[in-house]
Amino acid sequence: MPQDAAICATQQPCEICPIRYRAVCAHCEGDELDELESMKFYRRYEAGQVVVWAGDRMDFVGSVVSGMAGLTQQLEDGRTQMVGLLLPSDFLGRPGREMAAYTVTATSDLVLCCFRRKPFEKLLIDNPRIASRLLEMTLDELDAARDWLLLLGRKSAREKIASLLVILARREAALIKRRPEGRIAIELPLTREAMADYLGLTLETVSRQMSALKREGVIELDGKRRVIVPSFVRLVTESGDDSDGGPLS
Amino acid sequence: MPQDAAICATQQPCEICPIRYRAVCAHCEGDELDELESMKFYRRYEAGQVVVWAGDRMDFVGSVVSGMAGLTQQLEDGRTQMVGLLLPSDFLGRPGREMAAYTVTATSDLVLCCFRRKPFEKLLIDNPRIASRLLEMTLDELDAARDWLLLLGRKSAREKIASLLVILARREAALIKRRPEGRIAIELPLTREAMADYLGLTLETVSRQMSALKREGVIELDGKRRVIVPSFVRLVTESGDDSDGGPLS
DNA sequence: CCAGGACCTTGACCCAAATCAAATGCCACA
DNA sequence: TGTGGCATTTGATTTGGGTCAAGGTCCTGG
Repeated sequence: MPQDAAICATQQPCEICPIRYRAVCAHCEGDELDELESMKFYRRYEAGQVVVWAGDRMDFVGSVVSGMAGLTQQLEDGRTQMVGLLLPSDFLGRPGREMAAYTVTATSDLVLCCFRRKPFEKLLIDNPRIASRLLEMTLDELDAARDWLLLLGRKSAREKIASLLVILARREAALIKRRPEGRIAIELPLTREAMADYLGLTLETVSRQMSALKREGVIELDGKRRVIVPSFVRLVTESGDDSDGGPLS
Repeated sequence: MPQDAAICATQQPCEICPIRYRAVCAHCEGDELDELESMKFYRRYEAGQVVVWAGDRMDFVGSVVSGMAGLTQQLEDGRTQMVGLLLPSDFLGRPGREMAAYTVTATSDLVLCCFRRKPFEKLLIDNPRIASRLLEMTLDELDAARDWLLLLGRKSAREKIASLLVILARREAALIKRRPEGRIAIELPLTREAMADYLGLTLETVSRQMSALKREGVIELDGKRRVIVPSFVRLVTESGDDSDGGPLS
């Protein structure tokens, strides 16, 4: 069983934080930001470490600063489904809930910017800027979850893989306010098993479809955790939904 | 193409509204409730009517008073997935969004309690009771969507059908603050096709599994839109997740 | 340099659910 | 009382992805 995360002393000031304008603090300024800054503490996890188990008490909430985490749900017989992917700027934990509803696992080395839950809940009542940003982020997550429903319910294994790559590319690009185009590289901080859990497939099927996409030139593999996409539009075509990814918000 | 909904003159006062303590207005009292009451207007739709098409402008938000609606998403080639089921007290529309992200269809006769979007957005800024209730409801919807991800990704056709029935039974019971037990009846205001769209199956598979559950005595059919469940625990067992449905919130 | 183990790939076979194709039941309405 | 239009059921057949079973690759540590 993994050790608890180091509560790390070295943390960045909010001014130079990479997720400053995308996280739950995005709309805060001046005093509000100072208050958050005084409350925050970092937690670090290694790839594979469990952040919380479903059903365990959870006394903090926080934002992903760097790395990736997965929310995971299970049936009694062990069938596992990842139900959320937390990327930088995403919010972890639910205000008003004592127990974690899902198991959270770091799928790569992970840094969280955390707040103790109770004081954060109080802040949420006093401070409409934070509350409204959290509502906005929750609505975005709901939209993302609903897109995922379409993927799980109706897409083929090949389309699922392509869709995952498209999402990762878009999220990576959004952090630097660009739109993915032409030839791109995608970091893939997930094992084949984690991909399978996310896509509702088995790891064998993920592996086979990755091989097929490679064979047909849709992707190239640079090691196991880095994918080169020669043509992003080709990948989007393979993903089944021909949308343009919406506004660059 | 269906006619636009009648904006109906006959509407109930909030005091005797069946969703008074579950909808977005749940925590409002006195003046706040009066303000909502003065703004509200009802809309009625017949089973099968479309409330909004994905991509269309949407100038109102609202709550389901009675009936049922489905949120639907599509791939270009026509594959369809329902991504949300709106039952009484559920909220429709997204503050801050001009265009509908999903097609909304009444799956049974439907009554909505609506507010024009702009004034409602203003209310959300001025009135933390409404904003916090909306956040709470959105977080609940996100949890429901995530449970649905597990269903779509990992459950068998039979488990999916049983799960849908369990959810409908729980929602029906929650409205009258009870917990489903023993022998119960479930209203099923969905066609086989709508069920298939919700469950990520074909309508033939839905029909076959309904027949199988009937043959084995898990359910009895009373007409096509009403299901009798002799033993609720048996149904929950068939649904795959053996949870107790959580607190009666 | 080699051994062990985690992770990944590939092959053979199987099965649950999709697809294709009729029937059947069930109104509403002439 | 028939008739057209649905929704639904049922049957036959196909197939995408699961399951089971080897191997292969690449670290890491002795």
